[in-house]
Amino acid sequence: MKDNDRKFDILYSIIRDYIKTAEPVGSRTIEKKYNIGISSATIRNEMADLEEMGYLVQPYTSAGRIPSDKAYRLYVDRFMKKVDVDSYIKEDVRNLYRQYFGELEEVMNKTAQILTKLTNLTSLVSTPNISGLNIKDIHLIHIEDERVLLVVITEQRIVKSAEIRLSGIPTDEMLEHVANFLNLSIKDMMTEFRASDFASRVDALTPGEQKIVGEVVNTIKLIFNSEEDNRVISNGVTEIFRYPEFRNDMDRTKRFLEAIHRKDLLSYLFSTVQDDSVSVRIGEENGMEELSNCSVISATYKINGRPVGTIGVVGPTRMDYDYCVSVIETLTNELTNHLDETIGGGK
Amino acid sequence: MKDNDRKFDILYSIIRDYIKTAEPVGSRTIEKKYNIGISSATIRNEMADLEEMGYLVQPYTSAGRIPSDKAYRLYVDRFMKKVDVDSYIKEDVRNLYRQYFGELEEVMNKTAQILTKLTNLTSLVSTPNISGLNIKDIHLIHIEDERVLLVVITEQRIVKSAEIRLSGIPTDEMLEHVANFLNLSIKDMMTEFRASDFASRVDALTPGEQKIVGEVVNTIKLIFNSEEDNRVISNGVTEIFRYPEFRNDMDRTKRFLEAIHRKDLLSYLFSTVQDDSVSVRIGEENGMEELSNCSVISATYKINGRPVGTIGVVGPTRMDYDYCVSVIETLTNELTNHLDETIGGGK
DNA sequence: GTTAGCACTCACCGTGCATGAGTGCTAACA
DNA sequence: TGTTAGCACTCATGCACGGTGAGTGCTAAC
Repeated sequence: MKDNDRKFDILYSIIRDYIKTAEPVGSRTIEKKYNIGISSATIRNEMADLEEMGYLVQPYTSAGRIPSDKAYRLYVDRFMKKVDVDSYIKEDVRNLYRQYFGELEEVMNKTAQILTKLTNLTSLVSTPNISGLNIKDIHLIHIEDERVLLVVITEQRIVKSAEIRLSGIPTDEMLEHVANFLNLSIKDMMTEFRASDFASRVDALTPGEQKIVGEVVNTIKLIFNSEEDNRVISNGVTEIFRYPEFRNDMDRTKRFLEAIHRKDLLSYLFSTVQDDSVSVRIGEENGMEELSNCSVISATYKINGRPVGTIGVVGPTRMDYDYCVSVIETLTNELTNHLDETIGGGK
Repeated sequence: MKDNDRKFDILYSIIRDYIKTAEPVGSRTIEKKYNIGISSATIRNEMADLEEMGYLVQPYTSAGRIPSDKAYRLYVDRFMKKVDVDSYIKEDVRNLYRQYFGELEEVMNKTAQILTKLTNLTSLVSTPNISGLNIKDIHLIHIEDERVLLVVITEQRIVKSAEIRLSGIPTDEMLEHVANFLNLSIKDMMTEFRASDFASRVDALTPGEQKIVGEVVNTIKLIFNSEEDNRVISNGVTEIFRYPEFRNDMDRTKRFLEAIHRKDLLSYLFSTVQDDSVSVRIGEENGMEELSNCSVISATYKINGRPVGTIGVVGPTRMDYDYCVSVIETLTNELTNHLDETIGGGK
């Protein structure tokens, strides 16, 4: 209905203005800055309606209005426009990635830095989760005495290593036997499993070697399930000082910074992201009262089409959703492409 | 001289009181809370002297006095007492370490956590610098195509790995030749070098293998010199909100947090720590105006008697120097012992 | 040399008042 | 019937003012 169109035009203007200024928006501001073509008195009436509908909030009786979480939700669902994140930025990103093939840690750090640079928000990047990936290759390297380095390569060519402390000192020969056994057994699982083959290989191992197999398998389980391996890197946490609603409110800033430094909260935050498309969680939608004044925009990146991690930004609910969503979208794609080009493509 | 003794008794009381309360200290407070045995009027006179000598500062005409950096310096140099960091804490620390043998990253993180827990300050821990260590062993693992994982073990049994992208695709045989060559050459360097042996080994390599040698050596150089490998881990950055002089001053808090998140500043901060004993840098002494309201207490930890890294705390100049110095001292020793027990002892 | 006493300073806090941005309501207009 | 001008009203903000109290420096007496 035409009626509501005008209402939402006004709401749209208020949201845009508030995102820009962080100041409550009054009816005269709308009349002058956005030419809706009606007087401030009429706008006032509409604003009263919008407040009743739950889209606007008045901090105190004679102040302008502030958009509610519900208003931002409407904005994101209905009014958001795709922004063309300039192609030169894409070029820039590719150049940055180019030098960091393979070294996942570096790639993730760089991604977080770029995110912050582009959005002026705190960025979060989770390292790739490898728990669902298949193992291609196992290596055991003797460090000294009972210390052994385990190197695991997945079919996606992601390399993980961990130190194992065995209960006894192995010979190089024992380690070789164990590694061979494990590699063959893996191939076994991947193709057709023949119990007889497996049993004969196990029997060929000495009791000492069998014990080592157990210890190695335990460590592999640990590597593939530890949350250490799906941890969240943050960047630009002090960007929050840019925003007056935080800069003038020590308590709010304190709560934000304390939350952002709690790795468990960040993991939780990302654990609930959907697999597909960009997720926008506004205010209380993120389910964490520590970040109730904040919105989170995030998306998952993939390796070989399989979602393995999440990147995102956190900032005041008053953030530029159009731009940030586009940035996240673009960067997720770039990251996915980059990973597929460098470590993906395992047959 | 007896005269000065009384002056410094007063100064000592003022410092202790200010460390505890963060409020300017007046003459009557000293008279009542610390029984020096003289009246407030006399104390006032002494305080005026101490101000003239540069030990005290008056924020405004009719306020109490605050110790200057110079006062803290005197305090640390002359009045500081060793605190017995309770033995149960030591036991606690050892228990925590016990489960993290070998995994350097974890040990360093844990150390930072303990430091913060004990001191309620932001803690900094630099990862061990391996640039001066000798290589014991080199392994090359083929990941796929031209990607190779290089694993280096030092004589101290520190394990480092890095991915190399070669300019061509090597065979497993080539990698074996190269690894053998490098391992033999290392042993060569360590004992007596015979040019003829070396030359004959080089000649036994194909041109392709020699090229790989070059690429591997470059990467080794990178590993052993990159500052990535001497980076600084921080913990408890939001502890700063405990302290009223920060909690009531957004600007100061902002500057502190921005500095603490700049890895380059932290590296710089630690690059100037002396090798021996605990270093205390008060206020401007740390040479960074970003942290001019802060003091830094730090000490180096060692592996096999060789200093390889630094641990420390940063906080308001008004910190409990006695306690913090003792904590740092104890923890440095514990860390050094732990490292020697687990990864040290390489013959 | 020490101390009591006193005048003085100044941050801090509460109060009162003017200002102005913004509202809601009413009545007139198209 | 929707729109608008006008007006009374609200309330945060900023500022001036005065009282309070913690603390000082100085002086004079002990």
